[in-house]
Amino acid sequence: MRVTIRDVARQAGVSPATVSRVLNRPELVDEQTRERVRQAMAELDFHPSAIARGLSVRRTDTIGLIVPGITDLFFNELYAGIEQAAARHGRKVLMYNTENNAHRVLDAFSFLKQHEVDGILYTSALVDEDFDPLLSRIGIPVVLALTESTAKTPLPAFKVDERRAVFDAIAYLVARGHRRIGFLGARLPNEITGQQRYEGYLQAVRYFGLETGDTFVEYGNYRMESGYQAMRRLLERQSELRLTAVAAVSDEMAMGAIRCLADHGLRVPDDISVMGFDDLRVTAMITPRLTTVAQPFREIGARAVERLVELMEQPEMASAQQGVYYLPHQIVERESVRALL
Amino acid sequence: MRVTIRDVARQAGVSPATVSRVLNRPELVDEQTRERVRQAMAELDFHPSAIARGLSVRRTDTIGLIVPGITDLFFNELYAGIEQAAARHGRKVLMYNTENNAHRVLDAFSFLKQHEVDGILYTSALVDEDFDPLLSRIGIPVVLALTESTAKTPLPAFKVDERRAVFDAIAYLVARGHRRIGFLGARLPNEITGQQRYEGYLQAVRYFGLETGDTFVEYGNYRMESGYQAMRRLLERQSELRLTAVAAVSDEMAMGAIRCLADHGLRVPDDISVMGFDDLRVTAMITPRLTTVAQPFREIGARAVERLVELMEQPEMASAQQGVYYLPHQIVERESVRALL
DNA sequence: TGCTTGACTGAAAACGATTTATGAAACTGT
DNA sequence: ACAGTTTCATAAATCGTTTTCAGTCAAGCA
Repeated sequence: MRVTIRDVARQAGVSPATVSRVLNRPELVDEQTRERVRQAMAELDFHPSAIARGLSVRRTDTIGLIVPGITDLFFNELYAGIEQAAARHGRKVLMYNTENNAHRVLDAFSFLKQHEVDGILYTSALVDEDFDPLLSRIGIPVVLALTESTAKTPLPAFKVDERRAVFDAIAYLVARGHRRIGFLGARLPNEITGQQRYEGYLQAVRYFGLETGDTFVEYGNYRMESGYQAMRRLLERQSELRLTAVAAVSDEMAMGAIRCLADHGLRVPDDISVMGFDDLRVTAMITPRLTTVAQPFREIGARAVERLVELMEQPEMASAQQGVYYLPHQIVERESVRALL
Repeated sequence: MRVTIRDVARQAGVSPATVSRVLNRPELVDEQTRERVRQAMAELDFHPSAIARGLSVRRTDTIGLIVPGITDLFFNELYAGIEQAAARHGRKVLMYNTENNAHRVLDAFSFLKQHEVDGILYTSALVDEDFDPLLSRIGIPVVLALTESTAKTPLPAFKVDERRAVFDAIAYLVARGHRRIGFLGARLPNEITGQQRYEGYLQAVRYFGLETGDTFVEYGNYRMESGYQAMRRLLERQSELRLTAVAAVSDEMAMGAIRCLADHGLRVPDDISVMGFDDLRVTAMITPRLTTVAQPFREIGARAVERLVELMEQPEMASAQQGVYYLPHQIVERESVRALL
């Protein structure tokens, strides 16, 4: 059925080994023979089986990617960065989606091991208890993006400094006269980022001496709908809170918040300022354009795969340069924040 | 290095064949032995190599997915539908991104053949000349989603009736008193959808006798930025056009258009109505909420993989039920269209 | 007792590539 | 003409599974 290397060999009047060589080390075979083989390949429409090759060389040139979901709007940019960098290094990517389900993380690793990926890029939530034993037997490099390791074995990680990023966001608001600032946080099981962003908020509150308690924060799950709901809960206490601004942990939640505000007859930024997080492509188009702290998704993805490729090529380097590498975030000023006074 | 079926066999004191059997046909092996083998697998942290298995059974349970890009906002929903349906049928998906580059289509097929996917789900642009010879040798089922075949060999396709969908959109506007309706179209090389949507617009123009010429249409590439630019070009002629409404071929372009309108001091829908296409999740949140024609992305993806799985399991059925299957679109009324009069 | 049957298990041959020895020519320089 | 290199090509083992075929063993039956 399938055209194999033997078929090509027969057609070209050479041995399978020679065909294999024109595939992998063409310089080792005589030009005439090489051409004859190439011709045979074309005639037969031969496609070498990556599967057979993988079995033979015990390497698939594939990166396993574990993601928590694919319908979040930031996913596209992250994935684009990953895919391009992978392609640049001649690697494919095999994706596994845990759908924010902590116990699918085990499945994910198992799945990727079965498929013999050469390394794993992990962007999902962490499951502390299980993670350490998992990593000790994993046998292939693992690097993190958008998250960091709480496990004893630290892993290379690429992300922004979450605490500092939201601290900066709050500082930006404070610099514009805001002191009653709500926070739209996020809490997901086994997810660390939401916690860190909350800490950034707290640090800023303390640093600037804001009159702000836990009543100023409501939680969601990063998605628009949850931003809407969280904002609604904040608004129920607005007479007491007297918020002039609100900072969200994601652009999606910020957009939900803006929608909620509009539905309650409040204008952004005239009545309340809103600050996002991520800098999704869409946020430059909406009304009002969203002021937000930009995360370099593409670069995060790219750097993570580059590190991964290094480790795949030099496994002995595994212990060097572990730990978190912070990529710079950046506040992008648009229209959703008003300067008071 | 890697734990193989032989290692497990040795550990459990059985033959490799038996281990393979507990993996694939556990009912064929004695309960005691089965348990012993399972235990050995757990102790050794054994993960059967999908690659070796694939080589042996000549089937990878994988669907190859060809997409034109991943940064368009509709991608997420489509992919979610595909992935879930694939998982439901025990299939993985291997994605290849042509990045809207027509000559990468050949690469895509070659890549997927190398990886021995059992079927191909194609959502990219079509390259007429090359497509027919390609399909005749492909040897595995191919189904289309979001596009349709212009080739002589018709392929199963799942999509909305593009012409009818935009016809309905225009009809919706006409029913609300609009007669000077601009059209934000899309033209991409080898892409058929944009053409079909334009035809839908034309049909509506004729059907309703709208006073509308080619000056009422401007083209983009489905993305927000291009929608902005296309709208800007339309606006340059607004004194002559006197548009009261504009229909776009994508929500992204509609969003760009709204932004452009706002930047020119025009309000939506008060001054000009805007109609989108796709029903992206985000369009229910923005201001104004976008009135649009909804495409059932998830279902399109799901139906396409289900058809594909059928064909993979019954290759002889290949000739039955070819051609385009239209899934219903639906106008979702929100705020961006105003009724005149 | 001897024979049939059924339930389990094992040996070995694929699957389609790569790669290591090994060997045959063809080319050196004397 | 001959040994010593190079250059090019092949045979055969290997990667980790699946699966066919055959074989063992115990139970059931007459």
